[in-house]
Amino acid sequence: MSQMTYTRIMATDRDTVLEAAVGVLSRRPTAHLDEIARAAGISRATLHRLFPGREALIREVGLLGLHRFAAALDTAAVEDGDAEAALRRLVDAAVPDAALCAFLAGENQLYDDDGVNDLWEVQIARLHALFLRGQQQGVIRIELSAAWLSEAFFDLVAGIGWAIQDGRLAPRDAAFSLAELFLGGALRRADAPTPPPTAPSARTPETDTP
Amino acid sequence: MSQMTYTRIMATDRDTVLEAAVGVLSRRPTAHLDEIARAAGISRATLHRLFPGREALIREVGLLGLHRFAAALDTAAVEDGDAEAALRRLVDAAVPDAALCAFLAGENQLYDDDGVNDLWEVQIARLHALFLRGQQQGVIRIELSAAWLSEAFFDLVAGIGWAIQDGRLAPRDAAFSLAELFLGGALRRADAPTPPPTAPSARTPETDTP
DNA sequence: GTCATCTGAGACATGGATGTCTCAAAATGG
DNA sequence: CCATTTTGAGACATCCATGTCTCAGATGAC
Repeated sequence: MSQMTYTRIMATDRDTVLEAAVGVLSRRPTAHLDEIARAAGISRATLHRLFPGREALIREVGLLGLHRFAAALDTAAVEDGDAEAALRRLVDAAVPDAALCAFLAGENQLYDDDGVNDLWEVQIARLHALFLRGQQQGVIRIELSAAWLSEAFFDLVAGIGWAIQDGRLAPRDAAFSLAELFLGGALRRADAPTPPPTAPSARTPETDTP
Repeated sequence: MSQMTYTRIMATDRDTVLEAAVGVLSRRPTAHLDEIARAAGISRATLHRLFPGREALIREVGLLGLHRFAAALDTAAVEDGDAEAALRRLVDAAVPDAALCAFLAGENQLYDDDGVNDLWEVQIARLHALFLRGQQQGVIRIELSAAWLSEAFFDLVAGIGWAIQDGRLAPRDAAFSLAELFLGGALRRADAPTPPPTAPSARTPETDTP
């Protein structure tokens, strides 16, 4: 009966600890467990009671990050409506969890776990689909591959996370800075006419402005 | 007498090993020395003869990366002439060493070494100055801080490095993808008139398009 | 061919982080 | 107030990467 109560308490404890762990691990992926425990305000013994080992802890941090990013994609409803508007919603939804994304970016090939990797693939596929749709809608530039746009978007979100953590970027400016920079590069220019739909050469010499 | 010969031979060996080490470390910063040695085609014993320990190896990889990036800044002559042209030259010069930058991006706060950190600060300052100059020339958007642009540029170069290493991006497309995406977001739009030079608010509501 | 040098493979010691345990103190719940 | 549970501190044991050493074979100079 009280089982559920304990479970709930432990769940919140685990999340609190994971949040603290992210703060340390996103910067120093090799931080000792002592450090993580201290950052979480608990002892190393309790940390071991919550997570059976370092590997499990890292795994759960990764899962938390992926779930948060998935939730951001859900919140932004990235599969609905205009791609540009969806992207702007996604920026706002993802920036608060930028630190998690920073951790994922640094660690994402470090997982042997299928659960983590599969979840990762799903989210990246959703991003990819968003950019593809935007290209089909004529909103996103087609000279840049959707794969590269997905990757670059995630890299910039991670960069936002790092910059905020190190105090190089004000959290207030984060969403604006990300949206303006990335969308400026990814959106089709309004003044540029529709390029020939056939043979979209990867080398459009659009840069020459004599 | 033959001292110089040996020194020269060892120098090239060291660079070869460092190149191989980058390939491993940029992806898995915690890779064992065995792995690095195997990737370099030498034994762990020889690796220890070339570098007195892991710390020294990591340090030298970092220094190599910073020297390469500094050389790219030199090659691009980033302090000369039009900022946009300088940026385009920098993209071409930096992309071949993107893997090194990827390593630096993941590891750059991990150094206690003053020599490494100072060199890092210098290069970032040069990038920062380039963006500042571009903003004064009216070429680079002023709504985005030069600090953020510097950071984002480096993050994207690192992203290029990771993507190439994992085969997600063709090396041929790297410079184009980076230049188009980043410059698209960083350059002042040709059609946008000069914003009021006084009180450059960081919240230009340019995004609203009713 | 002979010599000096470099290299690779392995054994071995070491250090430090991790994992496990116990027990007293604190917190919680009735 | 008492019983139960959780927590923290510390003492270990263990594991593994690192660092060091030796020695036989390979490489290269002369």
